[in-house]
Amino acid sequence: MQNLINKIKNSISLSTEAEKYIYSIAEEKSFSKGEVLIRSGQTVNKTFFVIHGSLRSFCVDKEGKDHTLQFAIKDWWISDFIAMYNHEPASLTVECITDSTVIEFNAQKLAQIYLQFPEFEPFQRKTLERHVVSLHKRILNQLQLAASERYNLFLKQYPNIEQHVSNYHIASYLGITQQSLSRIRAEIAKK
Amino acid sequence: MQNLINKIKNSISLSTEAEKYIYSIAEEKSFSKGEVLIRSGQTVNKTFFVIHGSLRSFCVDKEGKDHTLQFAIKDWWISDFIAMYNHEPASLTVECITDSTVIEFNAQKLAQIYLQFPEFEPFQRKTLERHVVSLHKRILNQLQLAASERYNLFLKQYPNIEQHVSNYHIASYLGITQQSLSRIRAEIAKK
DNA sequence: TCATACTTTTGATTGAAATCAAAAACACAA
DNA sequence: TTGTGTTTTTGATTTCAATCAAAAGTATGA
Repeated sequence: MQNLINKIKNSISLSTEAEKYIYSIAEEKSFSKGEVLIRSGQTVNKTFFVIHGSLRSFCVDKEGKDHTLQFAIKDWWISDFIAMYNHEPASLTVECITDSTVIEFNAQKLAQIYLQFPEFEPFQRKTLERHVVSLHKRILNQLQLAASERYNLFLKQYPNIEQHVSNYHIASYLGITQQSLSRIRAEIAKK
Repeated sequence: MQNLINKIKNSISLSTEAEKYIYSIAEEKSFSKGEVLIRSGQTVNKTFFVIHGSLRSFCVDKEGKDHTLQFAIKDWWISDFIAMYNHEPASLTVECITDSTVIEFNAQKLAQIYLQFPEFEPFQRKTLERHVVSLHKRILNQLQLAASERYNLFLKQYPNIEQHVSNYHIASYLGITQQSLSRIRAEIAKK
């Protein structure tokens, strides 16, 4: 929890009242590997800040294959942002890849923070700007890089995640099959 | 210009002073087809709101092929947001696909608007939230849909753009070659 | 009108990744 | 330790899209 407060304080000055408000709407929770925090189809009124562990959000296509939109590790936010921002039912599932501890925020209460404590606006704006940047980069990488290059970049961006995340989760993030990823890894190991 | 003001007023209440400030930092400009508004490598201190016409942002890969990140038509914003938000040189090029009129904003002056007129924060936050949503959807579509399905969706999302935008621009947005897109179109026409 | 440049289509072939299938490796609990 | 389930690897084959190449179609200006 202190992690998040520090993160906010790095960006804006936080009044005691605002800090208290955050504590009042936040709830630290622990989940086991495989547990689902947001289920596709349900109303989304939660967003999570990761304390430790790893999670992912994914959708399931018409053939039943799943596609990972996002991984989240320490200090990242995760939710179904499509559903949350659009006020529609979840199209994604959010699940724990490993045992995890997160801070759960009620989305409605979090949205009210901007009315009560407008000093949060610049913090959230910067968070959203960074989010947009990372998504733009992801799209550009998907358009211009071969699967093996995308994998190498992934390893650089998430240097520790490989130990916890299985092959097919990474494959479903990169947009390839687990078999293809296995061959890419074999190719890299050969060198 | 009135378009943008109305758009803002739909979201927040705009004081006369704030409206004046917007006018003071905005500059309406017209460009011809093919003209470049932001050039890769240069510092990005501009962002554009489209009045009419169509533009795109794209990157050029190591083989010289280009990849379209975004199209922009009436009422859309376009820039190199990676460069703008990260304060780094442009990795993208922004060019006119057709003759266009845009409102040009100086990025630094636009950033100051939040200090002088904090009422803009919720407007910008909502704009960024919508941007995140559309990018998430784009990534999910890229992961789970076949090229032909992505093309059909593109036509729904940009119903009028086809008249102005060439085949290979659309292909470079969808992540396929112009030849493949041509075959997809032939396949659709057959039905 | 023709000439030129640009854009799209079509054809033949190649290549990368998907699919189908099975074996091997690994993890973990009884 | 063995057995079961999960995950990864490997092999054979298919499929979709890329590439190379050329033709056809379209637009524009001299």
